Amino acid sequence: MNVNEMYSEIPGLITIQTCPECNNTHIISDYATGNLVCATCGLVLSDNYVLDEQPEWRAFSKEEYNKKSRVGDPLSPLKIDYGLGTTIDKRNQDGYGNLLTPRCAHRINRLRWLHDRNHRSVTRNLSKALAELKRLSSQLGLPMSVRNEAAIIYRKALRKRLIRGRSIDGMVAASLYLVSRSHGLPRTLREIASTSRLDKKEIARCYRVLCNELNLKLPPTDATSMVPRLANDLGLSSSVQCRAIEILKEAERLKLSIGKNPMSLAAAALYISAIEFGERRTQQEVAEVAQTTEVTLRNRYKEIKRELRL
DNA sequence: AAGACGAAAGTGGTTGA
DNA sequence: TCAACAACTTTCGTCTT
Repeated sequence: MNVNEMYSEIPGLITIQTCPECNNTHIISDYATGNLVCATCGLVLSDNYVLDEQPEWRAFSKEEYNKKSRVGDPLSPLKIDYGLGTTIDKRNQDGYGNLLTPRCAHRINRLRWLHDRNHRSVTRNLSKALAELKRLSSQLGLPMSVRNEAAIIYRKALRKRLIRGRSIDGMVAASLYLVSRSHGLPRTLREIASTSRLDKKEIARCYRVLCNELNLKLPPTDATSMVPRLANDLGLSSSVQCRAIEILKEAERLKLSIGKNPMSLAAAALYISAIEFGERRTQQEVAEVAQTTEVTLRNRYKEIKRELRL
């Protein structure tokens, strides 16, 4: 048995990399020294490369593993206390199940009350906000990364006391709007408003507050980021999408997009490229999924057609 | 008949004085 | 705060396929 076969029995120790010295493709991670070492010629490729993420203890059965494990779920900004909450048990018992003395029980009651009171206002706000955040984001089909980041933005706003005097729901909606845009998965204010109980104007106001107070500046929404969603709703192929993005880039270059609603631009580009690829959709269909009117779609479509000489 | 087109009037948001 | 403005919407009659 050669050294490669020996180590391949142990998962995590073998890294697929080519040694510049002897062209061996299996490199051994040496946990003892934290180095990355070539199994054939012994060349040390990088010092302190390996971080041992395994626990320092060993377990030989599931029960033993559970007993020794000291960690729980990963931290999540979507949980009120990041999933690291402390509560003082309501039963007045010690660790062995014995009843506390009346004197001790009184002290514990007092501690419990103080602990609870300290957290009450922030907790109450967050529990309402995070529930709304989960509801909105799942209705809007936003991925976990966006939800988590929106929660972080909201917490920042809460810490900066920006929520005071404003509506929780509005701030949640604004955080989602902000993060979905910055992640290139934009939802329009109108879409967010239609799932929220607040109107567009209110959410836009909260959004401006967030941008100003947290010093965030987002570039205007790129029309190309609207293409995949629209194309999906219209059941258009990926080649139509690619062509639409091409058209949009060209329109951008010719400065046709300044001041125009990115959604209608994307809709017009898709309308044109769908016709080019023989996947024609009616203006009404396209306008409907883009939440605009046929007239606007026509105007954008005519401009693009004229300027790009299509 | 459905879809496309375009004119006209109205709406809501932005900008600059 | 207000007027001017561009973008957008609504409505509706007409044309094209």
